[in-house]
Amino acid sequence: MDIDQLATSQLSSINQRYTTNRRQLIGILKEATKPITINQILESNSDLAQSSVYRNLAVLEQAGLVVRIITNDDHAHYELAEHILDHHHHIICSPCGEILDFHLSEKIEKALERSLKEIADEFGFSIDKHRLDLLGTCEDCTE
Amino acid sequence: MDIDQLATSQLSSINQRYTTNRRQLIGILKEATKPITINQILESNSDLAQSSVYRNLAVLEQAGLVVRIITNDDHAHYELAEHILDHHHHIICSPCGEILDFHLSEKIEKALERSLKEIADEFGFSIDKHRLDLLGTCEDCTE
DNA sequence: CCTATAATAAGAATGATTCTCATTATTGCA
DNA sequence: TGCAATAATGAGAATCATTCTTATTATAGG
Repeated sequence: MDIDQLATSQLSSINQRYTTNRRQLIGILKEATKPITINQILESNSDLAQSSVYRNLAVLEQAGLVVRIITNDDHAHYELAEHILDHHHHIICSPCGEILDFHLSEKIEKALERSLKEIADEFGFSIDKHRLDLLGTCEDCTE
Repeated sequence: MDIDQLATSQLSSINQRYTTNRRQLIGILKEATKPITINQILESNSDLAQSSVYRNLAVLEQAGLVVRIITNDDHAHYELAEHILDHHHHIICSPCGEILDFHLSEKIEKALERSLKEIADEFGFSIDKHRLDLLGTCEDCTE
């Protein structure tokens, strides 16, 4: 399914429109091959007002189109939701804050999911999702 | 090894002292059976000055005695480092922000670590640690 | 082509965290 | 033990990402 159709449909299900601003945000996130910050979004398109970017990313997140990623870095990062990209995890460089996506082998991923399901049951939690981060230092920051 | 000895030694390795304030923080974190916020720390001991708590938790974190946990919640949570507790992960209730610890079976944990090691190598990252969070809703928040 | 409603954007407000600096405590040495 | 020299403390100010407010602009549907 086309991403714009998806966006229109998921937004309308929470009574929101797929406006030009929102379309631009989706476009920028699609271009980026990794999670990016609000500042990076503003730098890449000077038409967008900061307050609108914050508001619209929040709307897109509510619509389930975008995911906000929080790390120890000061700035939140955003990327497209997993049903648009695919299920993956993040490798984070602590010194520079950069975030990249990685995939676990299907075998490990499945085994992990089974374990997590059991654990959630033990705790009486209903699970929304899991996230796995690898924290370290990238090559550029090592030198 | 006794936790106070550990604290003294790890603090001194970064030229910091194990003061009364810091000892109290370690004590509070030891009492808590789960990660807690700065506000919870302040409520549990009104002697402590907010600015000192922030500063000292940062020092304890630098010394590797304490870990700061960031989620989508507004408030950071703190707990003792893994070499004091043990390696574990977090199950987070998105509505109320509560965080609890859980353990993966040794088998899955080892398999996961092997995978992550390979992935880090592919990306040219030197890995510090990994973290795995389970996000959902606790029983209390479901009703 | 109106009218009601939603979205936008500029800037103000919020609030967790960090910083400043004067005061207090501690350490190592004479 | 007493005295610097240095470190830690705490009160409040400053910072800064994010959220809120509100007047203006755009859009959808009759």
